[in-house]
Amino acid sequence: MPRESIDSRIARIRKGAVSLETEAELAARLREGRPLRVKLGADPSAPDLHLGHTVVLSKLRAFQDMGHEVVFIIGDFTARIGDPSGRSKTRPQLSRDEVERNAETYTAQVFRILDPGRTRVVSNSAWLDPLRFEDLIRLASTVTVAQMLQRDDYASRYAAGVPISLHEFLYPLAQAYDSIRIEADVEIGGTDQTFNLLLARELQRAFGQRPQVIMTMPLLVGLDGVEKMSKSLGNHVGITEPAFEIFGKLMSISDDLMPRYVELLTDLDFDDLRSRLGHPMEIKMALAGEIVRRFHGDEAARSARENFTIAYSRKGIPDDGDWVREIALPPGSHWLPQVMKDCGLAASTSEARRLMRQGAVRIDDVKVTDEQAVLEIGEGDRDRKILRVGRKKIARIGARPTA
RNA sequence: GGGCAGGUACCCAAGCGGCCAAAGGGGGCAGACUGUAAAUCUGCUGGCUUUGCCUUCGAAGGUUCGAAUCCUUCCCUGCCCA
Repeated sequence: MPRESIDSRIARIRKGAVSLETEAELAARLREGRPLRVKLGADPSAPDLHLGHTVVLSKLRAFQDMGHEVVFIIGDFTARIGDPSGRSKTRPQLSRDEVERNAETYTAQVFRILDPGRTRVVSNSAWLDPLRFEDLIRLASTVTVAQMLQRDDYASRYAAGVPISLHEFLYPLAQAYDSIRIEADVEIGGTDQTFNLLLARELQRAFGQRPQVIMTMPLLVGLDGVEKMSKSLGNHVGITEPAFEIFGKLMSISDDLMPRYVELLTDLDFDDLRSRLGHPMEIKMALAGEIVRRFHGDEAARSARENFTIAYSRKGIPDDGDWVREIALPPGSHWLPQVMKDCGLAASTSEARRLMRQGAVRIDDVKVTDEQAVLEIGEGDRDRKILRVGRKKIARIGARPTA
């Protein structure tokens, strides 16, 4: 790597970050000229990564590209505690089996962004399992209850009379202890991690270590434009989702959200896009295309855009298999609501009936509102029907070949 | 340990013997509008081939022709006091 000034490297590192504590400490460590140990802790309670996670991961990748090492800590132990960060409710505690399974898919997904060659993967149960009660007391004695209650999610829950379990106080301690064990140089997290990150600094000091440099990244707002992106709120875009799904979801964000998404999720420049493309829809398509490209490649990005236009702008039927689910039924008559339920186009026959009543259901582009409607499936492959529920769900129904 | 207040559908929250599948709001879904959207307006929002039936109001029992509503026990939560 060509020599780059410390200042310039710091500028690259802190791009997009909300805070960096402290820049002087970071400069000092960079000056040492060794690969820094950058900590990433992951709580494998929700194994699927979404775009929100990629904000921090991309930053870690940037560190790797500068020659630093990422220590990826699987919080297999802490997952069993349940992190309360940024939540008004306690996270469910997971069983060992669940955690193990989750950790596996999680790791696989993380390497879509991180460089495996510069990543060390460890599990924090390695040191937290054998910890003795005595050790725990020593850890706990370094923090006061008042300090704990500074943290917003504890404070607001406490004020609102929402229960806080004692074990939740142990979570930040465990996370901080991880930093001590791996002697982290740097830790990065979302702004919701600020408290935990700061606490790790204090504990490191108490244990005679140099406190880690910490950097926080903005939380990505979810598709609803209000809450932070999270799987449990259903406002997320998973990085393993099919291309058309990612594209479609991104197209559904409000215009106001676009600049932030462009900034946090791509290397594109929003102002540049705006001056080149003009129309908000074009900009959004560029954003959606870029993100699809990142996880599925150029071809998928092009196809997603094309099919999206066909399906929604022109209300046609896209060619791509992903966009249209293929359904095979035995020849004969089928009660439509039952078909919709069986094919996942409606959650129940009751819902299917409702959708029909509301004019959301079309067969071959003809609206069907009669709840008693019957779908006739003829023999052979000729007679295929297009069933459309709302605008997003499209299925092509044909006869199941008789075996 | 004592006192008090609570636990209602995805979330918040009304209901306090029948008119309750349960008000209202949020969220979600659909339709209209549009530039994909957002905003706005309208409708829907437990299940079941549905003028009816079945399951639901922390759990289990009980009273009653009839219970989310009354009684008993239990479980859970918050507040105050110790």
